[in-house]
Order: sequence, then C-alpha cells, then structure tokens
Amino acid sequence: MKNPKEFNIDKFYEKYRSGPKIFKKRDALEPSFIPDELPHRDAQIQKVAELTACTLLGDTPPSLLCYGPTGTGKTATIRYVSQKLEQQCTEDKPWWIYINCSVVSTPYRILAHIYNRISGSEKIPPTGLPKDIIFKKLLGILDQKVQSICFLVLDEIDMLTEKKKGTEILYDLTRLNENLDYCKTSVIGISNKLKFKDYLDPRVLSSLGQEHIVYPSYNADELRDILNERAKIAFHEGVIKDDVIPLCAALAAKEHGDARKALQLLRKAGELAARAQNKSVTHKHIDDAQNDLEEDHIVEYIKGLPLQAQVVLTAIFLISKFSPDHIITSGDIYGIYSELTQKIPGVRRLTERRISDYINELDLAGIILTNLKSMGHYGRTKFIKLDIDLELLENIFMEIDKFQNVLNYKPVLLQLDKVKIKNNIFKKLI
DNA sequence: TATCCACAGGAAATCAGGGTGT
DNA sequence: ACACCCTGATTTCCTGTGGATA
Repeated sequence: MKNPKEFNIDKFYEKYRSGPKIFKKRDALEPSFIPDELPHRDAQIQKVAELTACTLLGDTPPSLLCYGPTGTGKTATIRYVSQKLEQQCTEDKPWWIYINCSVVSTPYRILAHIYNRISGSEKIPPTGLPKDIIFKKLLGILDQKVQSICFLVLDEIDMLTEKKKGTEILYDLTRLNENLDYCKTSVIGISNKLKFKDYLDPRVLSSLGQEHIVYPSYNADELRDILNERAKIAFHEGVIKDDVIPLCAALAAKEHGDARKALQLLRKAGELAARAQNKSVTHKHIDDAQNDLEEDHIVEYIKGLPLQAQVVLTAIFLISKFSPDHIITSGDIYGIYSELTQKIPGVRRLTERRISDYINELDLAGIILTNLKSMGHYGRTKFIKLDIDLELLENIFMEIDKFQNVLNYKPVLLQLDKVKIKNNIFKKLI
C-alpha cells in the first residue's frame, strides 16, 4: 500500500460485501472434496467395488494396489467407494484407516497411527516403545474393537520403499491377518510410481500385488468434464467465461493430466477474480493464476528448506549473481558454501558428501539444473545452473534474516586465479 | 593406451534428541 | 537413574567412472 491514507478498511469491507460474488462453494475445488460423480473413472470404481463387495457378506477382500500419476483420482475413487460401501452396510461397518506415507513415514509411526485411530483415546506415544510391543498392542485392539473388516489405505506407499525399513512394515501389515482372530485387515496401497512393484520384497508382493488397478492420466477432454462438474458446484452461475475451462483443461493436460493441478488452477483464478472484484473469471485470470502458482510453489519450497540447504542455494545464487558466465561445479559450490558457513552465525560446516545430497534435492525440486559431465583430466563433476529467476530468489532470501549480510558477499573463491583458469578451460571444452 | 582427476553416490555407522518402562 | 527404543540428519568409508592428457 503506497499511500495508506487512501485505504479505508471499513469501506473496503463494505464494497467487498456488496461486490460481485464468485464462489458459491469453494471447497468443491479442494483436493479433499469427494463429488457425487467421478467422471471417467467408472472402470476403476467398478473394480474397487467388485473387490471390496465381499465385505458385505463378511468375507475378507484381497489386498489391492492402485497405480497412476498424481491427480488421476486414485485416492478419490477409494474414498468414493468407501462411502458407498458404508451406506450399504447394515451392521459391522468396515473401518477405513487412511495413512499418508509421506507424512506418517516410519514403521513405528504407521503402527502407532493405526492404533490411535482405532482406540480414539488411548494414545500410543509418538516414540519410545519398541516396535514389537506396538505390534502386539495393535493386534489386541484390532481383535477387541474392530469386529469386522479393517481397510488400511496406504497413500503414497512408494515413499516407504525408499528406505529398506519401509518394506519391513509392509510385510508386517500384510501378515496381520495371520495373527488375528476376529478382525480381518485388507491393505490398499496407492502409488504414484508405476515401477513401484520392482522395489518390493517378493514376500510382500505375493500378498499385496494380488490385485492392481491402473489409473491413466486424464486427457484434456476428460479434464474438461471434471472441471465443468466441479465448477457447477463451486462457482455462481455465469461467473466462468466459456473459454476458461477448456483453457484450464488444456494447460493441465500438458502437465501430465493432473486433475488436482487443474482444480488448483481454477481455484486460484477464481480467487484472483474475487480479489480484484471482477464479475467473472476470464482467460486472463487463468494466465495470472498459473504464474502465481508456480511462484508460490517455489517460494514456499525454498522457505521450507532446511537452513543448510538454503546456504547451499545461497552459494549457487552468489555465483550466478557475481559471475553469471561462470560454469558452476559441485566443487565450486562446496567451496563457497564453506566460506558462507564462516559468515553466517550458527551454521556448522557439513561434509562434501552431505552437500552433494542437498544439490541433488535442489535438482529434484526443479530449483537448479544439473548435468553430470566428465572433463577428462579435469575430473568428473556436475555442472549446475540455476533454473529459477535470479531476482525472485534474491527477494526470497531478503526475507530471511540470517542471509541479509551475505547477499552482497563476493566469494573469495571466484577471484582465485586457479579457479578462473580452470573455468576458462571448461568453457572451451564444452 | 594407461593414467588420473574430481567428484558421484551406495552402505553402514554414529550422534543427538525425542521418548519409554522399571 | 538406567538401559533401551525410534528417528532423522550426518559422517565415515568406500568403490566407481568418462574421457582428456601424457
């Protein structure tokens, strides 16, 4: 606000209230919203329904794996079927326990999470007890309180296989039934990675991989149907201009057909329109929304990074800022990172090995680009380039107190003749 | 053609910090 | 107080490697 005196907050609210209304029910665009219809997922719904129907007769359904990229309706179909199934059950309703393995990521916590969900009150402490004790406690409570089927829905199950301990817990979960008398469990795994199965222990695969359902990405037409459906619920009539939804669908289809992203885009566009007090959501709002979302994502990610990773990124930033044509290698980054640890209070200097992992993480997140190259006698290293806007990055760092005094620090390493000469050789070699 | 640079990145060990029951 | 548990971050130790140069 350049001139605060011009802003009258009471008038603003008044105007806001009497202004155009965009949203009727914004929640309908949230990922957690389960609509009455799930377009283009009939085949998957049918299969889940068929496999779980035996619950109605008191039988134990087989374990099940759902594969598909993000935003293809995996979790939604499971929740959808679970609601319908619940309506059909007259007595002994099945339990559904959802676990997001990227949040609840360790064996201990998964067992504790299930236990706490069922018990409702008696909590298992977040740490401290041996795992096998928890396992026995869990068996006890399952038999005691859950006299029917208990579905364990493991969302993002692929996160577990990244650590070897993860597969252990999957094995434990799949053989829960062997130790249960009254209750029966059924594991439903949801994975984003198609090759997730390859990492599984054969013992786990034999029980977990009995049935699987594949979720293909949505194409632009399908996304349009989904968006239309939701837009009807979420927005007031006539708010959405005709070309908006096809555009939104086309953009999301280009990005791997992710419905979650498409909905997010539509919601953001709606928010922008509402904030600007426009009567409708137009083409332009979608464009703006897309830029905003990308930037929001980057800002949020960088601010949420551990301090050490931020320092690594600062090193890359400083090189890009002061020597834009310098070809950055892992070694350069570590050198400047080391300088920075001296300048920023409270930052311990970590080993090269660890920094190498942080560089990989930044690469994975799309903040930087890396390229492994071999330069013969000059060794084999990664060439690194910043992949986001330099100014944006500077603005983000300016909001972090600890970095204030290093944003204009010119790294010593960049001025060393040794480094300069070598970099010139690199430039010729490329 | 052997050599050797400057790392990459896997595996296991270690540490600190949160906890437990006895 | 003590022995022990689980987790996440990091260190230690290690083997592997592509290709310009001697």
